[in-house]
Amino acid sequence: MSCQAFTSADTFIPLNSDASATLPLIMHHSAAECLPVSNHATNVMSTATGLHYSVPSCHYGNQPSTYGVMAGYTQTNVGEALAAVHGSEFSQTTICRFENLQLSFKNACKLKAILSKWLEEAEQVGALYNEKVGTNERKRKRRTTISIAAKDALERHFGEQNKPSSQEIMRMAEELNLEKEVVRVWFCNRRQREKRVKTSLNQSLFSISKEHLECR
Amino acid sequence: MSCQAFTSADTFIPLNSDASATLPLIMHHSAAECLPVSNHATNVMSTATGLHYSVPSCHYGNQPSTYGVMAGYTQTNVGEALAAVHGSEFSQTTICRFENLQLSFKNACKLKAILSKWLEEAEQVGALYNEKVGTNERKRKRRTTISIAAKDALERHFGEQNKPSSQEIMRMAEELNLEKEVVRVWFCNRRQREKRVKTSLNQSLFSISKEHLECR
DNA sequence: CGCTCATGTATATACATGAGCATAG
DNA sequence: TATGCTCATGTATATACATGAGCG
Repeated sequence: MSCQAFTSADTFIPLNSDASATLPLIMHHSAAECLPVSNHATNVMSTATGLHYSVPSCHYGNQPSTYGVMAGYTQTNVGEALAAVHGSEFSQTTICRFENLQLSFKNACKLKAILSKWLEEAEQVGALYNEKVGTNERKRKRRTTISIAAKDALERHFGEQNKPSSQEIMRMAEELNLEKEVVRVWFCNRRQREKRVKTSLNQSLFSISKEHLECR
Repeated sequence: MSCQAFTSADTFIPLNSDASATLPLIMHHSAAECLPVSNHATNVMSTATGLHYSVPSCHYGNQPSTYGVMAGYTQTNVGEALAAVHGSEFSQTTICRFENLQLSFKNACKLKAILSKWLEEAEQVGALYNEKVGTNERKRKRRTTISIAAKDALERHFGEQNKPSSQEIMRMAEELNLEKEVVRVWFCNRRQREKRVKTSLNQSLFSISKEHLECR
């Protein structure tokens, strides 16, 4: 698990060949589930036993990234939390780039190190995080990432039938390995978009002049 | 300047046929320039004389919107400012949708009314805004929107020459009616992206498991 | 229970900035 | 010294998934 793993890339120079040069992408763990819940959950993370990173094959590329995220944290959360081990925060954008490997190798290694450190100090960080976000936060469903392939399939189905029955939804959900609810909502959103386009204002418009404000 | 202007759209029902049903998209005014500057600029907006709305022809559609915005305010700014006349804020996303007409007709009318009201009460709002944002804000360049056509052209040029000389940049800038600096930066960003892709990690990756965190 | 509609949060993309370095002048 | 590059990373905007109120 060193930089060797990257041999097929041809132009970068591995800088440090220790473990921290490996570039994990997805963190599957369930810190998420327990994090934003209660006060006495403060140090759940110290009873740690289940974090690992993994990377889907063929991760990087032009496809919009479809991959998981630090489960249960939003990219924004992570960026903010990193201040604890780094001194200042990172933007959502930076975390997004990290997850999708849209960074130079060197840069990714640097961020990876910071992230690892953060995860190692999970107890405190977890605590801090809880303090901030904790307590009475209602739980929002994790945002599902629908793969391109699944989207294509949904789109095809939509073409034939834009208002599928509950059964049909169920079938698709199974077929595509998605939650039924996710499929249902996808169709709702899709219809909403459709309507916008048809209803629309799609024509060339006009202009009105109204009042005048002058700033000097 | 009433809903009649929308006649070619076929499915919606104009709700109110007064002026507020017109759907302005771009606000050209220079409140922006003076807004975030100094304390004594507090009521510049009351010397108002130059606000108007205008809409580029063929605005709506699938093309990523390329059109101006409330000049000088960010969409986020506007959304927040709207609280003053509406009671609560709107998200950046909502303002974005409004500008790009990605809303139902009815919804757009509603928002338009709120926006108009806000603009009419510009004095106070301006003051409030200044109070919050004002004073020592460094001025950031307004984000340029590069049209699809211009992007295509740039992309073509990039194919032939990814590091154009100052002269070449100048020429393109004129040709495309963009600031030279914008073109220069476009090339910098484009090269940066190129590099990321070539350097990359583009390969299939691996996974490591690391520590374990258990949350229950 | 599921729809529509307004609108939100989370994520992704596009343009911008600044530090640090190189090189022509 | 002025100009422009690269690199890390930011802010602004756009897109995708989610929510909740109101209705049948």
